[in-house]
Amino acid sequence: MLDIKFLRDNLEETERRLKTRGEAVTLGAFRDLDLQRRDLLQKSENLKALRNRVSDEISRVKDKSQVQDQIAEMRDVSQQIKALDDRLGEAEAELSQFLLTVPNIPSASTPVGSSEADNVEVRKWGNIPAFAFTPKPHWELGEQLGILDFECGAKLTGARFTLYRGQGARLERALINFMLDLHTERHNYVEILPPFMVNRDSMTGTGQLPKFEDDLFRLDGVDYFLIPTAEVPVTNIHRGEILKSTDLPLRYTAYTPCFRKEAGSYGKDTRGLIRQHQFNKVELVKFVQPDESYAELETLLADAEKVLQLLELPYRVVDLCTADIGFSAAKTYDIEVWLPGQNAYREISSCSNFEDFQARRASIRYREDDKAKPEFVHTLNGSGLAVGRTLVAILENYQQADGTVTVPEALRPYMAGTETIG
RNA sequence: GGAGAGAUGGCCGAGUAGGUCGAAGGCGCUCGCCUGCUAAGCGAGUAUACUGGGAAACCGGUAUCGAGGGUUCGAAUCCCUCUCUCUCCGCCA
Repeated sequence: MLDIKFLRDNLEETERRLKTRGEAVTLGAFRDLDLQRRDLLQKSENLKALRNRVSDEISRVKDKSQVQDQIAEMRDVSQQIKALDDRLGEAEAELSQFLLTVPNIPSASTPVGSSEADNVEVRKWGNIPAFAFTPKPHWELGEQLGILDFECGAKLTGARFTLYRGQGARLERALINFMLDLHTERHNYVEILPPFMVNRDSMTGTGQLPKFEDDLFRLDGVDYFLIPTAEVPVTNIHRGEILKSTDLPLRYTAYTPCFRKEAGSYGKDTRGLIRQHQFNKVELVKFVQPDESYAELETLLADAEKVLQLLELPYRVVDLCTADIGFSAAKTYDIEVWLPGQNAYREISSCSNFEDFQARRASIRYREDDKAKPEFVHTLNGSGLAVGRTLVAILENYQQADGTVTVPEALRPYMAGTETIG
């Protein structure tokens, strides 16, 4: 959510910067609505001040028969207040609904662009493996090895669900533990295991609602949603709180499954593990002071990259352009891992600085010192990493001519020493 | 699922025959004094949001005692609904 006062004073500039996202944003109605709201508010508050004053006078008079006129008058005033407050409530609801649907302003450092083609490659790491044979896609490898069963997933649930079996299940679990250990033991994140369903307030706090309800799985009967990412519960840990500056930065890591409807992606990545309705992810979340958030974004990115480096998987880092960053983000780096089966880099992590956008929605503040006014923190998060896609990358990059897969050395302690799958 | 109890400021905790309660008291914290030694004492201050005025410091208004609604001139205090917490029973991993 944008600062309403900032919007008021910088309407044209904001409109211009939001347009670089590629969607038409018109803030004209905002000004009228804002003026109307403040006008109603003033009228209502003036009447309330009057009522408070007169009611106070009434309370001092013992013989109420002497103040019947005032009581009658205030009865009328109360009616007027009620009418004004009804209109005010409508205006406020409309205004907040509007504000909740306006995306974040891209950071000045976010490259301006009109499509993902304008994303900027920041760096590449690792060597793309050369195969003496035609590398197979992971779904073939997984099925042949008997560790991924897509048909069974479809039988149990439906399309875009997969059953892991044997060493496949073990590999997924090994990756989760490997990532969590790395981030907690070496990168100083606090491990969190949050609820996998959250309420509407939490979804609104991080920006999934109200705009993207169609992307979420919602429970029948209660107003709970399956989380699309651990970002939601973990960021909302401090919703409505005022933190101490000495508590910052706060760094959390959490493993959770993620549930996404993937509406509008029909026909895309229909085979394999790339796009699932349920997938595992280890997430990194930070709460930091505003002037540190961009430095923290770089270290967050580095922490995520470290996973791929230790697994010796080639990747590149991409600085997303204004047209490609998410609704709540001011700046986003994607990490894309090399997939020999697709002969392409594919997203495996997305690391974003939301600045105060989520903090304002979720009211997450901090105090510089005991006397200072509360200020909004900056929130960041990134995948560290998407586990299913990491498994895909391992299968495809570490596949051998005979269809077996070598286990990356860093992972072997988590696989009871297993060196080869198959 | 059944029965009961409760939700007050950073924390603890008063306040229910409606008014002088943004809310006693204590703790914590901040500043000052004193003392002088890693403590105690004394004094003052110590919520948030919105809003009007002001360059600002700041001053004024409104709201907030779990949430929402109602009664009333006036509600932390009365009524209704919801949420959450705790205790007991049942059930269950």
